[in-house]
Amino acid sequence: RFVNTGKQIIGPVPGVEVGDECKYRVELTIIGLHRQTRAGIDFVMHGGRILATSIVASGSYEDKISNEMSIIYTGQGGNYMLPRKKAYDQKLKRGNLALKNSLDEQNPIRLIHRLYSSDGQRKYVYKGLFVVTKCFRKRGTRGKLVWEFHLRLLL
Amino acid sequence: RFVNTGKQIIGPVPGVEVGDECKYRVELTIIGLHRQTRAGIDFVMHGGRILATSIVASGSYEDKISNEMSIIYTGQGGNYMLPRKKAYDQKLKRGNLALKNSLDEQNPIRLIHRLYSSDGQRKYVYKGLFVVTKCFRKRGTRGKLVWEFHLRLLL
DNA sequence: TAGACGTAGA
DNA sequence: TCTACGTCTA
Repeated sequence: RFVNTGKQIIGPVPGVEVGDECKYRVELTIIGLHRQTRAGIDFVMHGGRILATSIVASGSYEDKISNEMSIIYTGQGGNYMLPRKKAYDQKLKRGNLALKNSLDEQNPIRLIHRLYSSDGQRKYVYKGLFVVTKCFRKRGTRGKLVWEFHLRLLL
Repeated sequence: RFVNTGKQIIGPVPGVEVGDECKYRVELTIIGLHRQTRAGIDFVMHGGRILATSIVASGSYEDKISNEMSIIYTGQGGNYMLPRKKAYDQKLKRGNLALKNSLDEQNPIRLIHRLYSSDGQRKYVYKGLFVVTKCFRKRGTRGKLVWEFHLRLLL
């Protein structure tokens, strides 16, 4: 059913439907839903600048998913929840820059959410297409600057 | 066909045959051939001491596979071929201790070999059961002590 | 909590 | 060559 062409896609991925699940990050890469094996934000060069194509919310940063309609997503770099990782100010580059550009462009972004089954098994669930509605910089709980992105479900 | 019981096994794994292939390390973990997702030596506590159960030869250390019958396998720790990794003397613990114990015990050890298909795709191939025939410490090419293990195919 | 022959893409 | 919301076992 999956038809990964190997090329990065903005928007829906053929053969992948909302609610589809994976156990490992590398499976998301294989089916073309999110090519980055570890990074939370995937992006593509489009019209001379990078745009975000998909994000993975796994709980490693301070994300907030209040309901199925909206999500507050923390940018990448230097603000892991894991205390052993060194904290530093996030830069407006790579994934963070891509998400900021996507606010201007209003392009659809695939959201993958890591959660746990009733039996405690970790899994990644495709939640559909979202757009960035807001983006600003704030001070994170670890005292360093973070980029915060607000997204809402595309209807 | 695979029947991973979740328990560590010494010897053949039910449903897995010599020549079986995987694309990712995590698949080896899933089918029970090699539970460690990154470490090259897997082991189990047996009769009060640890014994090696499987090894993965991926070329990250100075391994030598002259033919299908025998392999020279370098122990774990501090001697990656990658120059950016810091070099240090290998210790006789964890996987290295397990392989040394397996020399005494002469228990079968599964060998998985990472190689490349004709199309350049990386893959892990199960090569069968081996026993440790020799084990000693030497000075590696990076100037640090390494444990070297000689294994040969069990007929 | 840390260690370990991981991965793909920029 | 480096980055990155990895992933398992001890």
